[in-house]
Amino acid sequence: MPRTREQLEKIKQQKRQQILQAALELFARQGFHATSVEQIARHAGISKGLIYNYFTGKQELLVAIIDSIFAEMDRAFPEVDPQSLSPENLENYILASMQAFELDLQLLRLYFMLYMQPDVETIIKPMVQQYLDKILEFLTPYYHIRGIENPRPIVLGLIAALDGLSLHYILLGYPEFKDILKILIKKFVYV
Amino acid sequence: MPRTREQLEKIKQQKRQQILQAALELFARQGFHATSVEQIARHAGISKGLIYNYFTGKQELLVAIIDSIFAEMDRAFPEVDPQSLSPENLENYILASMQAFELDLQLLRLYFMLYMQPDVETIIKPMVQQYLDKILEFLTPYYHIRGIENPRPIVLGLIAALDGLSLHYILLGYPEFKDILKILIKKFVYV
Amino acid sequence: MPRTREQLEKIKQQKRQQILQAALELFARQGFHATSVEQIARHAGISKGLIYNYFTGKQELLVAIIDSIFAEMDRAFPEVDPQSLSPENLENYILASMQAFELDLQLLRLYFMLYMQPDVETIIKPMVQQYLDKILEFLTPYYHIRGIENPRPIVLGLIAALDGLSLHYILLGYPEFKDILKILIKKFVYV
Amino acid sequence: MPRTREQLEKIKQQKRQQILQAALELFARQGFHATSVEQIARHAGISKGLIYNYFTGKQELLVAIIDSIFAEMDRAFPEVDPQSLSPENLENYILASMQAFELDLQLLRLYFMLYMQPDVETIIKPMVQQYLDKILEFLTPYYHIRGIENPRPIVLGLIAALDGLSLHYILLGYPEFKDILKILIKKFVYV
DNA sequence: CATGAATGAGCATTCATTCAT
DNA sequence: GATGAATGAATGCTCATTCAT
Repeated sequence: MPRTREQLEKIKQQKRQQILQAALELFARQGFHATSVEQIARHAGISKGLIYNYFTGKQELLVAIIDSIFAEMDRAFPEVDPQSLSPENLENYILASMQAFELDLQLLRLYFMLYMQPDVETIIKPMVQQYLDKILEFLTPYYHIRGIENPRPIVLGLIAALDGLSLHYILLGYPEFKDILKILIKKFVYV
Repeated sequence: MPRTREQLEKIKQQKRQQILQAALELFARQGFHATSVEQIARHAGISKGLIYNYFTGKQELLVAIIDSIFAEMDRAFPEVDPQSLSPENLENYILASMQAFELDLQLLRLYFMLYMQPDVETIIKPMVQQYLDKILEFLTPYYHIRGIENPRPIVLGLIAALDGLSLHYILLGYPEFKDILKILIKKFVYV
Repeated sequence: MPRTREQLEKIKQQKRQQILQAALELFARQGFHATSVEQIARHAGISKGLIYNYFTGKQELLVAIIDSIFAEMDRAFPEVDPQSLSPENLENYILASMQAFELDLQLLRLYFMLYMQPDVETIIKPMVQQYLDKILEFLTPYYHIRGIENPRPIVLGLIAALDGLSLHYILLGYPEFKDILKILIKKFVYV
Repeated sequence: MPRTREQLEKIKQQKRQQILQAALELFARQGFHATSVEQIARHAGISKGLIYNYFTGKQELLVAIIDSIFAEMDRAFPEVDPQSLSPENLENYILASMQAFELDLQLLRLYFMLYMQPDVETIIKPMVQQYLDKILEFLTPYYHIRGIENPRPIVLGLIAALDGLSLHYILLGYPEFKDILKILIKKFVYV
């Protein structure tokens, strides 16, 4: 007697996640090219061939991970009305999103790794651009209301600083992370 | 007439540079793994085998490039006495070093690429750390003199912001680069 | 109410035919190696695993098809007494058997395909030989009666010509099929 | 000191032939799909990788063989003026070309094999068509001069008969080959 | 009976590296 | 020094077959 549709669907989703998690870990630790499908399978505790029941190939595995990274980023986005964003709101949002990454270091690491991988550029570039636009749209009113005529470079500067901080954090893991973050917030939020 | 020892040495150095330049360009454009030794040889206008007369392998080629990146960075370092560094000096230094990268986009691109490549981490991490320390040592007095007790996070924040800006510039190539840089300078230099 | 043994047997036979038909179509269209069991299952509207309830494997599927091809050939054989075979009888038999193939192009195609497949040679060779012998036995009297002492090469020549015609028809699909057939009949039947 | 261009060219041509010969033998014996690149390499006495220095892949190996088959066929073509073709000329040409194949059974075998391989059809079909046209153009005058108004189906019938004969010869290897050929010649040449 | 998730051997292809010339 | 033919290990991927449900 074959399994019911729901049982199958559940198994499929679980296994999909299992594979994605294994791939994420290895990609983050060793890089995309240096990770073989065989390794991913072993790390996920399944056979090589099974991966191809769930993904069309190694490439798609990567795309699925990138998707989940941006889905994660979207989830972290605040649900406040941009017009009524207070400095405290903004500070909290920044702290929260940076902390989210601090918890999910692997994801962050992979994010930056993919950032620089030329083959992935065409996939990731538009997604980054889109996310950037979203943040710009959200933060522009904040500075506008506070009398700044052209807030665009300020917002971009803030995001650049936060990204740079994350980057250093991943590579060097320095302990002053929080202090630096506070300074960036003081300089960019409380204008 | 056989060439003198110096001539031979010079020719050897030139060929070395020729290979390194070819490798740099391809690594920056396609990534390390996606670039084959064959391609490097063709791009350098020599045979595949000859590369192994100058370097022990593809890996060493990469290490040599990393070395040259940091040598380049060191060359860009200002020769001013840190104690007497004026805001204008600092601004100029920042502008100059960022401009240097703007000119050598490839190098910058590769720098960040390597930053994230796990296989290279052990090589590049101490070099980055060392360079960071050098900048810290150089800039700490600047803020100290201006009455800031703990300048470390500020300096680290500045470097992070500049690195983040570069990163975005490479990936997204946005036109506001100069404006953002000005804002960062205003916020971090003229305290 | 449980089905009777016969009903069950009938269903089983139907499913068998369903699988064979699907395999035949795909083998003829794509070749044996280029057709996957998965494809056959999908094309037959059943699951992959079920095929193994009816056949021991892909190979046996092929053998079963070959069997059915020759069974088909036998069915097409005329039921006339060889001794009293008239030229008109022979002409009609040739026309009928060629037309049968014209209708079942797939079968013919597969037949020739298998003809040339080295892995199947040992299976198909004796069957072809046996069929050839049957035709020889049937046609030899025809020529004998008409005063030809050694009819064997004539019969073999006729069969060769008909097989060659079929082969060209499959590959090139030329429109003169009927005309050529008429000429062959004129040359070989009305001696 | 590197080898001269001529030395290299000679080595290359020899090795190319060596690989092609090995591939031809195995394809003819086992079929295209059932032959692995590894096997070809072993059979040619070289490493697997080297094959890819000479051919872009297994597919191209096949195409190169098909090309050589048709080159061979072209070489066998008589250099007589079609208008002055005598029955003896034609008989000799037929005998010669069939004998050529008798000597190169492998080639013939592969030819028919490819004939039926659906994946190769698009490659081989136009080549067969072209060769057929060439023969048609050559033989049409022969029958025309002898008072036959529409020689096309006769020529096609002859070629079909010869192809069919070859086909049977390969598969069954019967000893009456020569006798059958004589009968075909009697029926088609001496009209 | 029937399903489809799971396996693992097998395959074409790539590529860093070696070495005879 | 310089060349490029040659090697062989590694890799992504396919697919016939098995088996728990």
